[in-house]
Amino acid sequence: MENRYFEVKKPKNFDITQIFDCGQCFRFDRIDENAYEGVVSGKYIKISQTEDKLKLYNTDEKEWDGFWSDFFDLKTDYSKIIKSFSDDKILTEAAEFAGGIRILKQDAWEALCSFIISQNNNIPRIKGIIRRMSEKYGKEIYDDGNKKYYSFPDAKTLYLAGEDEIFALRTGFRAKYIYDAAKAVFQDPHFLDDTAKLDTKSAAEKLLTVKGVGNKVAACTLLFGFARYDAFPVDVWVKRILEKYYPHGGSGHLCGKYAGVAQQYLFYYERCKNNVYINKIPTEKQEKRK
DNA sequence: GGGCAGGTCTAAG
DNA sequence: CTTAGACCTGCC
Repeated sequence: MENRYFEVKKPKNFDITQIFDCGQCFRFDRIDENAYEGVVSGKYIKISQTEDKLKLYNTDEKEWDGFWSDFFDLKTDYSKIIKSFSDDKILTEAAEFAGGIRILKQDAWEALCSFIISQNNNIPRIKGIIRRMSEKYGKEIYDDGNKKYYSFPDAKTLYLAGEDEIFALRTGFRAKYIYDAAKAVFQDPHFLDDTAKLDTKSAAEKLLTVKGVGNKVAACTLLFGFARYDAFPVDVWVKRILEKYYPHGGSGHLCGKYAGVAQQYLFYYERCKNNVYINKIPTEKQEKRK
């Protein structure tokens, strides 16, 4: 049954490696050169990419159309966005390199929690924490025969588990932040819905009321959890990029309607230039250790 | 082995 | 309003 799949035509501006290697999502793992698997919103999928097709495992047409195509943001025309960047040379260069990236529409709560965990942290450890958290407090949603996959725990479960238990997942000083976020979302069932109704700036201010959420985490949550393309996360890399390529101030695109998309192109472009990759193939990793 | 990791809080000017 | 330090942990 694991080998059952169906195919769709590969969308334009779609590169599975770029999508999952640009740091927007912590729950997908590279299992082969052109294949990834992961869990989102309680659903497991395996996806492999060829020249012109996507092979989709453990899902069906209905779920692909109803859920995954939205998750992969297939309704957005990224070539149009890239065209709008054409007056910015650096950005155009970055988009040429990273134009296969799509902003994943992730679950808002999971995004909030994940980016709190991401602060002052490295990717392998972030992924480890989220995995342990899901294994302990999420629901088993898929078993491929030798591995089980778990959904991300909801806010209520983490709140009831308590700060000490969250700390026990080796979250470090972030435990109290995660607990505070869980508390905010659990105690106010409309916390995230209300956030979604606000304009991006007000939404950010609302998220900032959660302990452990600063500008960067708020922007990431909005960009990846609320599909706010105008949210512009500024981290150490983006700071470096701004200093290096925009010493006299950023172009209008960096605070425009698609600032977040621009940010992802620049971020991925610059990190690749510096040889920083996220999802290594397991065998590659082992070879490196020699 | 020790610096560093897609930050944020707190305390102090 | 701006800016140092501190902060858990474990990867590279």
